Amino acid sequence: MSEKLDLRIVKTKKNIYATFESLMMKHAFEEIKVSDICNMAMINRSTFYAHYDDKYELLAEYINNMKDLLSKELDKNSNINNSKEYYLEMIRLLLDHIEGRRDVFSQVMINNRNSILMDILYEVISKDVIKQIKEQNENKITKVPVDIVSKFYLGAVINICTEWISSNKYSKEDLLSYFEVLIPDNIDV
Amino acid sequence: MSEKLDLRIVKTKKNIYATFESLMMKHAFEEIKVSDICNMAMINRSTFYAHYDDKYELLAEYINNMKDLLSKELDKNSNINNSKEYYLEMIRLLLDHIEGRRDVFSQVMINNRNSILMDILYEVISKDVIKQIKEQNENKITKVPVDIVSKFYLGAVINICTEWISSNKYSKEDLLSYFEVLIPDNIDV
DNA sequence: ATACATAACATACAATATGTTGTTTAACAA
DNA sequence: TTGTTAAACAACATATTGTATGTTATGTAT
Repeated sequence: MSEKLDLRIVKTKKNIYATFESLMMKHAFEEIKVSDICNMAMINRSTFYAHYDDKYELLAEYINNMKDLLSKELDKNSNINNSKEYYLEMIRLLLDHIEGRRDVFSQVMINNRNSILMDILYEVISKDVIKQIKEQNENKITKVPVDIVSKFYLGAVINICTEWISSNKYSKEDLLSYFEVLIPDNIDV
Repeated sequence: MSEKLDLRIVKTKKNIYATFESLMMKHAFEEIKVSDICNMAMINRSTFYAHYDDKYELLAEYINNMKDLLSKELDKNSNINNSKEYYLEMIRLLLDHIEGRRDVFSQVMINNRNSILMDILYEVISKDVIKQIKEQNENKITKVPVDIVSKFYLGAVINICTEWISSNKYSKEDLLSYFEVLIPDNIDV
């Protein structure tokens, strides 16, 4: 039972959010002013403040939505036993997701010097990766701590992805074949 | 022959820069106001604008200085023929550099969500790495493009370093032994 | 040591942005 | 239809920026 019965609230919140989304495609977050949002959404500035404390609250909502979207996408990864296959499938899902919203990713990335989207990708993926590595290495004596291994390959993959988003130099299949070579058969050192 | 003969200019510029540096240890760059710098440096705000167009010019100077410092440090890397040895030595120099200014690195990183220092590390190292990989792979047919390989390992190493800076969980020698395992004998795929 | 040039100071200004508050109008739910 | 309240309107105090002007003081060069 949602408490938001009043259609006026739903309508203007949607309006504010959609306007913010489209502004994020054109400007860096810090450049976006509350008054810009209000002018574009054609609402009074006081109306904005009735719904959000400030623009940072709006950004948090935006980031959470993007995380949820990607999260759902990655959940499609059937739990393959083989470690390498699992990672390659996850990367494929990640690339699919990015490709499906390429305009959003490239624009937001260009405007905000990578950081916002990097964080999103990193945070969403790391949960699954750490879980998988831990499962693979149960009861094994590892030379390198699990968190180091995961951060190593996470950094590697995310860095390639961000490059891919902005440059579009290689095809998705190319990239996957490179990962096939770069990722070792057993991530359990 | 520097044209800055007037000691007053040298003095106040140094004052402004030093104040900025110490503020960067306590606050995110975007939070730092020109008036904060001036109050702390005990100069008039108009004096600031006589030397800098805005705070972004000051940040650029700061970043360039950090890049130069690290750049000089990495130049000590004697040109070892073996690829892996070369990278491990570079990583050792990088970790030395970070360890020697741990307070700066950790504070600036915490305040600015990694991005500024990440960029510095990344940019300075990438030149050397790409050069080395290209040298190693002259006249070879590579399965994976050089820029992909370099971005893969660069992302990996930088990600571990940023984690190390903020957490301080492992010793420098530990980290080097992990890299010894994680970096393959030949980065020439 | 003095005169000149100018850096630094003091101050004011316009412009922009934020967040708050009080009043009125209009849309919604019952 | 009526009571409720969201949204518009408008004004306010505050903060910050960048510029401009005249004055003071401090280095530089003679």
